[in-house]
This record gives sequence, structure tokens and C-alpha cells, in this order.
Amino acid sequence: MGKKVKVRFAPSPTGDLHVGNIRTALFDWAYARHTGGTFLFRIEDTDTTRVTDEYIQAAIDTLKWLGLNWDEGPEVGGDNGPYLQSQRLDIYAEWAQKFLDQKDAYHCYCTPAELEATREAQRAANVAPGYDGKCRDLTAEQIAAYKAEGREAVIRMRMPEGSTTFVDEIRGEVSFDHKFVPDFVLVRADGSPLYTLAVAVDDILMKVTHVLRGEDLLSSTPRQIRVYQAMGVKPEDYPVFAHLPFVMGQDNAKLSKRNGEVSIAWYREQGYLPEAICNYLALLGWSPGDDRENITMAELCELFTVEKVHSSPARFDMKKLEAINGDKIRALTPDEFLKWSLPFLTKAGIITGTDSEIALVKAALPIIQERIVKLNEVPQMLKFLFIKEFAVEADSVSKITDDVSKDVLKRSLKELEPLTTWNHDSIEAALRACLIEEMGLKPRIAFGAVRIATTGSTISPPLFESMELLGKEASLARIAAALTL
RNA sequence: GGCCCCGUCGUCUAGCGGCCUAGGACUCUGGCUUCUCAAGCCAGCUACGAGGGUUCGAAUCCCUUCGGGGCUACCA
Repeated sequence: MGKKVKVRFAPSPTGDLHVGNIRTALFDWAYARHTGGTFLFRIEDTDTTRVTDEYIQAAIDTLKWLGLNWDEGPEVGGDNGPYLQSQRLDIYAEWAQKFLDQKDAYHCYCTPAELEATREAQRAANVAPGYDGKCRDLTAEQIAAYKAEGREAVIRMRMPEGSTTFVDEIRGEVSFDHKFVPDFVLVRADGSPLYTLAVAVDDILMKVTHVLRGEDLLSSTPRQIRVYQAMGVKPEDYPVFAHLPFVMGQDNAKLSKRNGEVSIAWYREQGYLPEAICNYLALLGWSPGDDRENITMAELCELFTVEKVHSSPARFDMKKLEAINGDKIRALTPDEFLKWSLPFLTKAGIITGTDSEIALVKAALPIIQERIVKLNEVPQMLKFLFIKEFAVEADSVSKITDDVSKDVLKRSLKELEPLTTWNHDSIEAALRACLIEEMGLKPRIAFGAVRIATTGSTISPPLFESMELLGKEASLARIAAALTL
């Protein structure tokens, strides 16, 4: 016992990080934090045709935004770097050569077309598809002949007879017969390494102890173990594997663009809080065991264990995410809420960021905090306080042009004008006195008209507080203006 | 097709042989509260995929079956 835990998150940024990636990163991070171990972040960019610098940077930014800080990896460095596989090419080449020397691997001269033909035939014959081992034991003459033809070779790992059995921390013992694990390619014809080589070499060299990753990689585990063996790693030094269940879309299969938004950047723009995203994602495939659901990042670290992770896939439910986001927003301190809201207000063009604007926003936020679910609702809610050319919403106009409404507005104006103290208490007292008591109107009818006149909409934050914030002058001007509609 | 993984309310889950006439959360429906919208509170709807075993007793163990998913690349 006693080896310090080291967990890695090693995405291949071929696009923006999505919900599934992040759930994996979150579990990796939480497990590292739970055990007091190390969280390592590595970029798997061996597929240079699909990974771009922009995506790599976006992945780094996303992890940072979510608060999933890493101890080893890009930007922070560490003793086992570099952490971009594209910068470790010589290491992989060295190991590939060693495997070749040991006869664990061999050069394969088959062309893609030939391989494809073999697969076709296998499929037709209803046998397990895969490389048939044609180049396993080539003679010097055969090699010379292939080279003369101008063929280029890939390096293939030799899978011995037998099987690989390992214990997956989530699924239990899993076994693969090598009949179904064909010899696999380690190095492309152009000399560049493949995932199968790089991932195994790096996990060993970087001293990773736990590999928690998506279940799509479950069947690649025997290949990874094969590389460990060729590297001379003792079985007790293999990392522990745990394959996480998928996060799927609302209806059917894996999460996709059509199937709800998958890019974390989108959630950020919509006004989801990182803590809400993490809290929700943590509940997909894991639970604390009791009925707790709303947990903080600190609690997640404290409670997270691999044995509480499920083996079955989970569907992503936007409604539940929204509910949690609403909870998290309500739990924000005034200063935090202000900090999160300001960017949305400036981006929407509601404020420019002057001190007086910020002061007003700060005063107004408490009355909307429990009525929004996402931060991007803040601008719409507070717009009436800042808008220069105020106008009642088109479909609300007809609701205040009837006789009763006109009376309400006239009486309100008359009653409010003499007020020397302008706050929600004095406003409410004045309006209740004239509209409810004197006119005998139902509150929803009476205040509804005033609401439309002053905020422009049938839906608004609490009326009296809104009017207080708006100020006496503007409030009266808007009521007067409404009378002319 | 082959190999592998998976299967409790619509969704996320609790459950690891008796505490289960299956609990919680989200959604939905109804109600209370109420100046709108929310929030809050109360109530309701709805699940162990199917079939066989094992057992005094099964959501929990075994088998079969059906269904879903992954892999089957010089992607990861």
C-alpha cells in the first residue's frame, strides 16, 4: 500500500471539450483530491490532422474556468513533462525501436487497401475481423521485395496467444481472448506514434496509478497492457483501471450536437455556473449514497469514491441542470452574484460599467436573485432600470388602455406625486390606500397596470422595490406616459 | 456478424436476501401562499425489461432471453 495516487485526464482535443469529457475530468479531479493525490493533465495530440492549437487552448481554459486545477501538466509543468504528446515523439520512437529489437513488435508492409480487403473477407466469412498476422514473420527476401516495391512499413505489436484479464474498479473482472485482439499498429508509416503506444508509455513514465476514463476505451485496455508488458513493467505496477459509463443525450445514443448542447463553452455563455455544471455532472453516474444532491466542490472531493460510480450510462437532463443552477445562483453571496452578473449586463449592452450603474445593479440584484435560473436572464430582468428610450412591450399595451387601467394610473399618479419619502414601503402604502381600499380593486388588477406602466411588462421583479430603484421621477414619468397610450 | 459492457419511476438515483405495500431529486399535474414571475410549502402521477430457477423469503444471487451501447482504423 501507500503509493501516492496519481490520476490523469488526457483528452484528445479534436473539438471543444464537451459534457462527457468534462464529466470524466471531474471524476479524475475529484478522485485525486479525495485521496490527496496528484491530478495530472496531459494533451493527447498524436493525431495532428484533427487536434489544433485552438482546441488545446480551449481545453486548458475550460478546465480552469470549471476550477479543475491540475498539479502537473500544461502551464504548471511538473517532473514528468512535457505534457503534450507532440513534444514527446522521441520517447515513443525509442520505445518502438526497443519493442522491435525485442521482437515484441514487427514491421508490417500491408497496404491500407490490402487490409481493407482482408477485413471484408473476414466479415463475409463471419469470423472475427482484424489483422491476420501476414507480416509477422517476414524473411529478409520478402522485406527486400516489399521495399523494392516502394512500400512503407508501420510498426505493429505482436499479440501473443492467450488472453488478458484485468480488474476494472467499476465493472469487476474483465477478460479478453487475444483471438479478438489482433496485432495493432503502434507507429504509422510516417513514423508518428499512435494513441495505443503513446497512452501506455506515458501512463507508465508519468507514474499514473489510476486510469479513470470513458468506457469506450474499455476494449483497448488489453492493448495497453500488452505495451506495459513489452516495456517490462511488473503487473503490480500497472495502473488501476476504471471505465466510466457514458453520458448520453436526452433520447437515444451518445451526446451529440443535435442532441442538446454539448460544448461547455455554450453553457458558460448561457449563464450556468461552473459549480452547478460540476454538481450536476457529478450526479451523472455517481451519487454520494444518501439523498444529498446539492453539494459543493469541497463536499464532492470529500465524498467521491470510485466504488460509488455506476456501471450503467446516464442520460443528460437539461431541466435538472437548470434546477441545480437556480439553486446555486440563489446560494451566491451578493458580491459573488454581482461579479457573475456584470459581464452579462455589459455584453448585452444594458450597462457600460460606470460606478453609478454598478451601484444600481448591486441594489437591484437581490430582488431578482430567486427568480432566475441562468445568468443570461439578468439583462432582461434589469433592463427596465437602465433603458434610455423606455416603451411598454407591444403585447402589454392593450392591457392598460382600458378605462379601469386609466383610472388606476391616474389615481396612482396623484397619490404618488406628493410622496416625500420614496421607498417600497411608502410606495406600497400609498398605492394600497388609493387602489385597493378606495377603489376596491383586486391587487393583481390594480398593481398589474402600474407594473406594466413602470416596468413595461406583465412580468417583473416585485413592483414596489422596482419602483423604488427606478426612482420617483422616472416612475411618475412612465405612468404619465402610459396615460397617453 | 464477432467480442465486450450495461438494464429500478419520463430522467438522475437510493437499494447490495427480509427494514420495500421500493425512498429521494428533477420534470409534470393539482393546491396553498401571493402585487406579476419566481421562490417556498403540501399533495398526486409513474419503476425493479421478460422468463425460468436458488431460497422460508429476491429489485437484490444464478441461467436464459429481449433491449440499449461500445469496440471491431496507419481515430482516441
